[in-house]
Amino acid sequence: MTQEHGDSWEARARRVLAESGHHSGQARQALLALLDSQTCARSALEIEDSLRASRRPVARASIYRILDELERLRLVQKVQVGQDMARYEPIRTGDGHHHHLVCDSCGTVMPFTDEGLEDAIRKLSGRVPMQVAEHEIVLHGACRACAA
Amino acid sequence: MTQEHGDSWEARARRVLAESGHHSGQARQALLALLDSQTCARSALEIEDSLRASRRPVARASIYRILDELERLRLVQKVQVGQDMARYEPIRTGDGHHHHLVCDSCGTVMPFTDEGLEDAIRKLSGRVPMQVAEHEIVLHGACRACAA
DNA sequence: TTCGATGCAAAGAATTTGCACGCCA
DNA sequence: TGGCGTGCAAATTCTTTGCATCGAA
Repeated sequence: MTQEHGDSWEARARRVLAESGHHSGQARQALLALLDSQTCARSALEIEDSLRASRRPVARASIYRILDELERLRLVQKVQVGQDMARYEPIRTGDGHHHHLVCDSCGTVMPFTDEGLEDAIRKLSGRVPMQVAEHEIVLHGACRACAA
Repeated sequence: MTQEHGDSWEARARRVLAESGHHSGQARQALLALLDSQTCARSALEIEDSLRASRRPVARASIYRILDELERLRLVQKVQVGQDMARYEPIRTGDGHHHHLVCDSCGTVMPFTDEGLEDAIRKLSGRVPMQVAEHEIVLHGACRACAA
């Protein structure tokens, strides 16, 4: 998921972490690489499985701790899509901003983008009693396979 | 939270439940009354506290079971606002459709409405690969008190 | 009188915390 | 070498389930 212009998300994440005075551990490197390769939100447990299977096993507690720190540094966004567990995805600078469709029948999560929606959010952000930093939109329903 | 026209949400809920072949227990009556008096999403644990304090104590398991059944009947919507636990709110027929602002600093949850947003969602619902039933929008940021 | 509704307690699942050791700067 | 980074296991917190009893139709 390297971007056309500028650094990859992973490179930027490493830089931000270093500038924040963090050392560079192997668990976090593996996690950064995995996150950058994802196209949509993953749960901590899914991430644990992926890391155990393909790259380097990382302890569950470390995964939660690293994700938490990345969230604080605004490198990942925690999204509450689906009914149960939290999911995480990289915050990419250029493209890549999207929202989520959730099938309430089979649990599938799909990304989608919509400029009209972003416009509407920009416009209303000024008139709500809050300084808006992030937004999260989830459409629930039945995916094509389940609706058929 | 009685509506101008037609039944209150509570009355409608009782009717739907009866028509679904449910008996009418005291725990559920108390829960329906409490839900109808709320203006925004509450967590199961908050609901438990409110019921214990003011009306009739209801067992936590019953609260989860009742909320689950109400959700299946489309009488309440489960929303994943905030960082941790699920919240529930009545689905009202007329007005009352709103979304949520969440202060990431103090955890406050506030409702807001925006017609532009609803328009955008109606428009895009036709072109995504899903039959959209519900939508959920959460704006994160700093509330006025915390931003100051 | 029958079957759903409810309470209580135990079980489950996701996430967090405590602590000792390992590794990077 | 000092302190962050990590793993392991225990602890927390939210939610679900099992089972016996109560109550509404």
